[in-house]
Amino acid sequence: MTEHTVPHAAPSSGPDKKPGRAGKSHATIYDIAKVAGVNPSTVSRALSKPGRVSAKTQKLIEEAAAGLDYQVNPFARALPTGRTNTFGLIVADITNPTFFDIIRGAETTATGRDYTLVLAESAESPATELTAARRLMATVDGLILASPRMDDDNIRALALAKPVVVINREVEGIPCVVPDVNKGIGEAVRSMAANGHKKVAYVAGPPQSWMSERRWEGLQAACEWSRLEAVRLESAKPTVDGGRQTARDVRASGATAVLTYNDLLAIGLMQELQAAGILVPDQVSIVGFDDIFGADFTTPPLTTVRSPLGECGEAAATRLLDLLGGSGDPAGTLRVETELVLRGSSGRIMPNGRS
Amino acid sequence: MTEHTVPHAAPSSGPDKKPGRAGKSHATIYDIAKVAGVNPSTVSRALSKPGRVSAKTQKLIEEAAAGLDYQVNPFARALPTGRTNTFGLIVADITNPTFFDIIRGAETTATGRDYTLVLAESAESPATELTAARRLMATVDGLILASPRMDDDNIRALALAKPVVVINREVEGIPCVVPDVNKGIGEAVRSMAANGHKKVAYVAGPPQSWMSERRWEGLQAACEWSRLEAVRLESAKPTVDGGRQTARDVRASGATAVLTYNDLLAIGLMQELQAAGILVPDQVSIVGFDDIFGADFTTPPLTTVRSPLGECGEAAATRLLDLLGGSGDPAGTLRVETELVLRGSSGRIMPNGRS
DNA sequence: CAATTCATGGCAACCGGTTGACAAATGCAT
DNA sequence: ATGCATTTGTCAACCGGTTGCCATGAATTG
Repeated sequence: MTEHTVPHAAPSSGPDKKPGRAGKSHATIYDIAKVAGVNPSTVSRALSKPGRVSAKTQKLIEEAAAGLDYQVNPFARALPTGRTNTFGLIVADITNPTFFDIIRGAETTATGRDYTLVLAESAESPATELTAARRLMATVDGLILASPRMDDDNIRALALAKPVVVINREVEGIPCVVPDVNKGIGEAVRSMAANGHKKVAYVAGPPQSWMSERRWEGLQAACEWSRLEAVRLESAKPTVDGGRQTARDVRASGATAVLTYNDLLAIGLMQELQAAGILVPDQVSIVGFDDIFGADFTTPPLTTVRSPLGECGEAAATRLLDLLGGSGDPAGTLRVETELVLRGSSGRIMPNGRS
Repeated sequence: MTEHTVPHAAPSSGPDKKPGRAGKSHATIYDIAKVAGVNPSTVSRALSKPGRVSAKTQKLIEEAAAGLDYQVNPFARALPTGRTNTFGLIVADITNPTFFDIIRGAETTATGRDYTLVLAESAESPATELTAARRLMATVDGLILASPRMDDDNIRALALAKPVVVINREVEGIPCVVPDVNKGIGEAVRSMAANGHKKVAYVAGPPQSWMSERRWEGLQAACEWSRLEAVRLESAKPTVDGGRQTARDVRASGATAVLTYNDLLAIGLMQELQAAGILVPDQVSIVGFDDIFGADFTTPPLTTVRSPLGECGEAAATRLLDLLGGSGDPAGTLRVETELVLRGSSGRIMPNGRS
């Protein structure tokens, strides 16, 4: 066998223009096979099935591969196997900072385990979400749905094709990662009780939000335990604006402490109350939910029940990857702890205004 | 319909039916061909090359495809063609809210044009960034780099393989999308001058940030025009914490107005100054940069030079997709306008404190 | 009516790895 | 040296579309 150099290995020369496609002509396992003097299939085995070939051949092939700067073609690999080393993440709303941390957690875990993350958004619409999910399904090994808006049945249908992990919602038969709101809400309510509050309002989130209901239930339970009265108010949208609009209802309710479905609502509510001359926390205590980015930018900084969202993203990705690797529960819910983050927007009630 | 559990992750050695079958057996063009009574290649043409087959056959095939709920296999398509209908976006730091609008803009544009977005992060490291870029290159049609930290040369090298668009930096020979800071900074400085300020401090960003230098230059130019004095201060990190740490230098500088490299620095600086009893904006005016999410949560809400980041993401994606489609400039910079968003953190100077 | 386009569909060779089946080579005990 | 089990490498058939080339028949033209 002659020591023949590969015609392509001349990076120093001028514009290596090949007729036809864009100038990428990567080495293939066939090139390696030729250099190493073995069959392409042996190369394939050496590179993917450790132990299937002798140590000697293994080394030979690895050197040839390194010399040619070989990289597998992911599509060629995906075609027969169906595996892509990629998973999808669908979030309800990219604009919503709640998902920032989830995305970050998932992305970090993905790259750490040599996976690639593909991102899609549902714009809060069940239909768009389903479309996006279907589209992604074709190209990924698995899917994470963060706060999905589609039916349980649709989720289960998707899960028949490939592993699916759900964040922020519990779906029977599907692996889920859900913040356990009870601890955090319990701490919040005890703190309210200790500060002399008697009546707590809950500003709810979107009606289709599973989480919003859990939070309301958690508040009711905690209030019963602490012998406080709980009232429920609705919001139009779970945004800063939506929060502003609830200010009237909050005042009308007579509650002196408010727990909101999320931080955005809390921030909007606080802004509107302050604009109306109401002191926070002297006259009304406000507690948000999630501890999103920016929750401590406000004056006073927002007290909030922290959901470890980054951790949720990480945990969901880890679970998915375990599932793909063959280990891990095919169902069941993983609960992560929530905790109260005490800042300035909650405190002792001062009925007469400033102390 | 029976309640049948799906043997999801059971890769052990069960009664495996078909090898490689990932759980769902999708229809292929061969199935369609059989149903429609034509050759697979005709199906392929009917589905991708409009006009290549007769209207009659076209219809026949489309009906068969619809009946079988056919979806192309992206890998099978990508293998011979190299096209994936996917592009990559690499951001310097997923934690940084600056990038969220960019991500959102790119994602929206992508799905709107039937592309899929894959996301990666460089963690502010040039090396990680390069690795991520190389990895992505194999699976995408093109790449968007938002605030890249790697060399110009590396960027150009990547661009040889596939189209690359850069956001927030100008690289010779590469298509770029860059906010034009001059208009926004000009407005900010004129406003400062009108409010009686004489000396303006610039709190710079990371040394390797191309943008930070542009902003400093813009400030110098505007100050010269308005006959104000400009001084430059450094920051350790472009974060809220970094902003807090610059407070001492700001006070020592004697400047009454401050422009910061980004909003996070501005927010940190404001928090620290207020904690020291300094009134904003009565004693010091603060102007941030970017108008990130949460910039209006502060008290007073932050005045800032808005970079239309979502627009940048959109524009970059649009440019990339045009490039992939064959149209569009292969190089040249697209400038998007910045503007001053006047909120409460800047205003007339009151040397004696409160009016 | 013959000659020449032109539109249409079929054939088959790819793209680059993976993998079951099998043969050759090796090891080991007899 | 023979027989048998075990490695190790090869062959060839995929995976599912794409596309250059060719044959066919219809349409156009002289």
